[in-house]
Amino acid sequence: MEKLLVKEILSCQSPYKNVRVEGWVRTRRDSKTFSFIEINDGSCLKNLQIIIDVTLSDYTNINQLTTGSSVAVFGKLVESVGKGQKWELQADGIKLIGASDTSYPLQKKGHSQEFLRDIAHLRPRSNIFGCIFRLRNRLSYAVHNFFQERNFILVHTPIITASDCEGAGELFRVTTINGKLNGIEDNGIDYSKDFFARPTYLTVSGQLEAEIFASAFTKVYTFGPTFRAENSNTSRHASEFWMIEPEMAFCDLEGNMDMAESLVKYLVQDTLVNCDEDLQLFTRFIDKDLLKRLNFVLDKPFERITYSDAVNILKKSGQKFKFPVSYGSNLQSEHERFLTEKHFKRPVTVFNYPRAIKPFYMRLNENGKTVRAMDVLVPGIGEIVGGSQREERLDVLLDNFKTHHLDPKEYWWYLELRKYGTVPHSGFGLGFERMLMFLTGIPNIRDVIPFPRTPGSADF
RNA sequence: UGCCUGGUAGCUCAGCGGUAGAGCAGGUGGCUGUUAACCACUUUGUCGCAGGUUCGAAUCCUGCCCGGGCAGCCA
Repeated sequence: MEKLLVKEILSCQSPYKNVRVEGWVRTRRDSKTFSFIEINDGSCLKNLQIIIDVTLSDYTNINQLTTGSSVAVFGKLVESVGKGQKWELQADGIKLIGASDTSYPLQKKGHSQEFLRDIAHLRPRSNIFGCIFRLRNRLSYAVHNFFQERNFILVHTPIITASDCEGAGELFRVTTINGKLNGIEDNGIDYSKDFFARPTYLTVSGQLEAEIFASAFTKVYTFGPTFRAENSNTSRHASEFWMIEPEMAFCDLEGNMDMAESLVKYLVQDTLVNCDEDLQLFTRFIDKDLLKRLNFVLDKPFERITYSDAVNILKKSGQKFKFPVSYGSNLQSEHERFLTEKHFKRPVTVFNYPRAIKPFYMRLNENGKTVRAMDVLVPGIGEIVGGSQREERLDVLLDNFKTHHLDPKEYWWYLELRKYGTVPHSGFGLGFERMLMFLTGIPNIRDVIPFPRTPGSADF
């Protein structure tokens, strides 16, 4: 007797005599002389229909085989007499493994995403979350494929870090000091006595460490969790999220933008090819235009404009914005939306931002006013990629430390990369969950991450 | 963190000053190679919490808690 997943069974080419399958009951329909049971084991969206005849000795417990209970079935795989499915399993035996009473929250009807979010321990068993997390799995795989095919080296950058990257301040502190942190003041705390003998934090980016490895392996990437302690309450921010950060030596901003564009396109293409079943469900229940949009993204090159061109387009648009457009300030969400959703109607890469609104490590342009930063904006989500060419000139970098009030001693190793064999290099961060939102049409980041962490919420 | 909005049955929601409703789920019976099955009957509530106004509050007011949207921060 061969034990198979539902996915394997449904892709069988011919009838099968002795097959065993395990899963959770999705629905049962009783007839006079037999019952239909549909089971799902998460291997695919579709359920396997099981036929249980009244004459079967196991039929006596049929009432216990309720929605949500786990079962093991063995029998014959035969072509279905009924419409709607090719195969069905004619049970020779069915065993209840774990019962599920009537309080099981997942019904056969649709549930709101908000309700399912509250039962994150059960929502993977729903159709929609099954699709989301299977797609998430495939997307991780595709990310690695993309980079491995291009000879990038995967580097595991640290989760615990002593550098706060750009002095942003919104970091989670890592400490073993107890009790004294309740007050706002931490001036009295002697961090030399703490576990790492200095203040430490959860990483907000693996970029600086990735730069180290790019300075040895030429092309590297990271793919790991990232933590931001900002009190952000939006549908596209989480306190813990996953980020993909390639870093490339001997690469300028052009090459960086090319890489970001081809990565995004590769991931769209891979999803279209490998997650068709899931995408159909999202198109049906979440976003009617999803498939159309994904195909559209593949067909056309991303629009590429400088920050100052973007500002001019916005100014000339005649569009009324809540926040005025002015050169020198950050583009607001509404501005980004206008560019990508209304003006260009496709992903837009904006590059060469004013120096003052970008961090210390971005490479200064010859004009002395702008830096080689770039953001990829996509319809519906906004910023999905943020990156730059890095400042490789030691003197310019030191100058940046001054204007950003950073202590060069804290970054001595970062500066030494510029001292010993410095090289033009570039990289970017792609928000994994934001990519998932784009690919699924799911509007809330909390629904594309298995157990979301957001301000005030860290259940499960 | 600010602004907006919501919290009524297990789920989705109606009721918006006169004392609790519908659909679905659950239960019972029937019917059927069914498939978000169908038909009939049927159980279920501190109306988020606390206070106030009122003869009377799910309904109006205040505070708090929780959800959602938007903005900022960004990926």
